[in-house]
Amino acid sequence: MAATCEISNVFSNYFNAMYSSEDPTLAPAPLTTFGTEDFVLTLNNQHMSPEGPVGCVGPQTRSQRDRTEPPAVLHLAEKASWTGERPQFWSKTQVLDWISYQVEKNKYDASSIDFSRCDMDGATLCNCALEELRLVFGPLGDQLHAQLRDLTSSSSDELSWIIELLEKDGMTFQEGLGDSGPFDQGSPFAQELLDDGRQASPYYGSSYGPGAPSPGSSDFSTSGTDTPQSSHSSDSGGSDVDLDLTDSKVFPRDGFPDYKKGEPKHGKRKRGRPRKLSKEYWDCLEGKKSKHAPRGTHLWEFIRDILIHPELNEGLMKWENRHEGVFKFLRSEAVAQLWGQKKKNSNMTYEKLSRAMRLILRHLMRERIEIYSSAPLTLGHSFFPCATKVN
DNA sequence: AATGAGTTTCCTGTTT
DNA sequence: AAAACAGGAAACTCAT
Repeated sequence: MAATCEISNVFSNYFNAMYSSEDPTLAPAPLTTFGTEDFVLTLNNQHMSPEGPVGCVGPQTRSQRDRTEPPAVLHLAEKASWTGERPQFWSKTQVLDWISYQVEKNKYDASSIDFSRCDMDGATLCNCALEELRLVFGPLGDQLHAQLRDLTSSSSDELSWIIELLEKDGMTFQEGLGDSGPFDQGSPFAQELLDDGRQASPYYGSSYGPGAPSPGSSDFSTSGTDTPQSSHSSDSGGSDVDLDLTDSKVFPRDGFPDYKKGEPKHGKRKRGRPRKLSKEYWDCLEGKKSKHAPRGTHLWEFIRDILIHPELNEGLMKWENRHEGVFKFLRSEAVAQLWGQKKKNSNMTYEKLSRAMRLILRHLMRERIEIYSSAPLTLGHSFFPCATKVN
């Protein structure tokens, strides 16, 4: 599926542009572990087998983890690979990085880009006429052409341009309340940031910290065991930030009778396999509606956005080894709660989230291996967005 | 209406 | 023994 590869490239290069200034290196054997706190997910593909994770995937033990070097903290301010050189001297990888950056920056639909035609170095790119760029990139071609012209014409402006770029990024980020900035529509943060101008989650900004939820924010704890609230949001009027604490964390998972198997409530059954024990009963009492997340919010996007905005999610996840594609759940249940919040599913747990991630990874490994083998491997290529089908 | 994608949920077996 | 983890299977929503 070519589009898949393209999207993968986009994320790969966006990740690289955002975080890395070095050439990507091939990674060692893949390792996935979706477990409890401190467990590590490694999504590398060099040795991925079509059979899935069996034999090449396994948990990283605490002792193994303890031996790892403390990961460097990565920030948005780190320069993209292409920022240090003139476009004429860009490598193919740098060209891809730059294109991916522009795609992201302009919120352009990458699925419409034929990335197979992007296999060119900087010199070739600079020789592309506007029409050619339009042909390959559509409306984005104009933007690329203008940017290229600026980059190539001002020899002395390079540094200032980089600074400007970084400032822009920073500004966009800070102005995220008005313009989603680095967050795309599918970002787990977009709506929260837009929502009434308040911190949507205690995990963001300065207000959150381990065990330190904001006094003014919707107050759910990492463990979800304290401060029960009656914010039983409905899909019709509630915001994403509403977190239903009548979930299994507050009320024991098996503490309530479930609706009878196959017995629909209000015509439609809830998403997913019916719960064996009925929380639905309580949902009925509380006037809850069915929960479903709007299309366009995928788990991989959610995870990606957490990872690429470390300044926002500090304490939730972090890169363990970016080049090897290893990231770490620092507060797994909190991530799950946030995901559940996004999907309006107060029953989300890390167990379920990790199951979904395993499925994504498996799907990825089964169907994308041929893509990986023909593409330069970087973290992003092994990052799991590729499981998404694009028209 | 049928189908596929992407989950969500439950469950069981394995590993730590 | 218990917790953590992996993965099968069924069921769901949404988009096409």
